[in-house]
Amino acid sequence: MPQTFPKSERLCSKKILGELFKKGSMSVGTFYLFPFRTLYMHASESEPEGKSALPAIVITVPKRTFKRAVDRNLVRRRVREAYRLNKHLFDKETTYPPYIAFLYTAKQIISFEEIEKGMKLAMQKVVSR
RNA sequence: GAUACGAAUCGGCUUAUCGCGUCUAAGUAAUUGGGCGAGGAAAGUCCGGGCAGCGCAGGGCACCCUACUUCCUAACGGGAAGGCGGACGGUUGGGAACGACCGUUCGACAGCCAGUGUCACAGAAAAUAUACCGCCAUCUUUUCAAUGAGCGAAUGACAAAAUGAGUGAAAGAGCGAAUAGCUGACGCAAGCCCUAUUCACUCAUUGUCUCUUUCACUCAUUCGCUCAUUGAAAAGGUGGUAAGGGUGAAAAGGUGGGGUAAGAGCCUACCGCCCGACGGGCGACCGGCGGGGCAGGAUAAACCUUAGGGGCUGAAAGACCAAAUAAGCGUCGGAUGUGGGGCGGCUCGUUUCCGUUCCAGAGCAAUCCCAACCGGGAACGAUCUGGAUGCCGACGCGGGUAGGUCGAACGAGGUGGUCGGUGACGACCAUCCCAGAUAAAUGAUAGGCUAUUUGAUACGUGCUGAAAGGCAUGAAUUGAAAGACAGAACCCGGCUUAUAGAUUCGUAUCGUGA
Repeated sequence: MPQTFPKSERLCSKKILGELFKKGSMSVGTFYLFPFRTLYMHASESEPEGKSALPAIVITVPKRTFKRAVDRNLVRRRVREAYRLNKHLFDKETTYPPYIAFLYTAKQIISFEEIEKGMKLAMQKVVSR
């Protein structure tokens, strides 16, 4: 599996984002695993679940905890690299939701190694559901 | 050389792997190759402009902004050069007041003699200058001191263990004294006396003697009262003053001299100030000359006045393309029926039966009108014809959502050079293309190099020490750490704020060497 991260794997649609973050939605599942709170949403019945496409993800770093844009950029880039390098966990045999959101909830900037460890655990947990 | 301050510049370089955004080339496509990819502040969003939409006859008011001059600029609240003023430092003139020159630095630096307002605390007084204190002159009163005069009073003219050491008069007493006191008094009391003792230099003393008391006189001293003069003090009145009042952010020109009863630009010299014309400068302003004894507290970041400027909203502006779905509009086609529901009629009642959208035209019975014989006219309804609405389907249309394209990356552009200008800056020439995302790229991992900082190792030099060692310094090897402030979002010119470290220049201080 290539370690690319093209635009099709990034969740950009405002509509889906609004649905994903809407509280009380039936199709949205959530769990917390340091340092992420993960949201995932299964595809609706109308459109068939394409097994070939990889999920579209979104990464958020709150402005409340990191006031400066430099810090937010650094954290987001580290999280994205951790996802990109461990994307092989979503292979053909496993099932996974098409839309995933990773919310960075730690209060400090943590190193890439720790972020990668947490990302692996979070992805395994998503697959198991 | 170090430190401080100010100004300016820089704000690491690089390799590999895996990725991201964009441009470009090849390819039907998947994909592959190549180029480029954060900053001096990208930040704050404080000014100004471009650009865009909306609004808009012209003028005024209101509101907001700006405020020494000239220039630069697309524009600015930005910048440059200059003027003036303040602070600090240095040199210098002067007795002082106050200047002159140089350097650094700061200044929202138009106008409080257009008007209105405000001025805490302190202070005599905060704007009308003069109330108060004070100073001076004069008058009145009081007190005190000195001198003189008068009056009055007191005391004294001694002391004396008798007198001799004022006078006179009257009366009385005396002719050494003491060593004994107590009591309201009577009285009591070491019994009394002599001697003795002590005091007294001596002598004289029954006299023109001495003492006491009283009176008069004289003298002296003291006190009191009255008057006069002089001086001082206090209070009050009148007048003259504005020098002084030490407080304050700010006090009605300053300093020296003269002058005066005391003072005062009252006079004078210098400084400052005001006015006038003249000269210089584009101008702010400056210069000397002449005149005036001098008027005007501060505050406009108080209202306000003067001059100049300003339409509003911001790229989430704005322009364009455009699925799906629903409603809308247009055209065409179909059905205008059956069934059901509701309502009305018929009916005792009902599951039976009849009728039931709108418009136009034709048509006419009952009915009404004219006429009163025929006839003509009006008109509801049944009936017929046509149309519309409504229903279904197809196609199309405009608006417009998701989404997409443009705006939007060649520009008041960068670099270098020449020329003009004191400078900001401008002109010309050459050369370069240098981020362009849109839930938003510029990253992750593993190394290397250099600068700097720091640690270790052994070595050299200097100082110290007996030595071990310590301190300073130099170059070498090696280990660690590029770490500050901070992330483009339509673009540009500024301002402000943040910033580890490095470099250059200027000023000041200190040290060292020649």
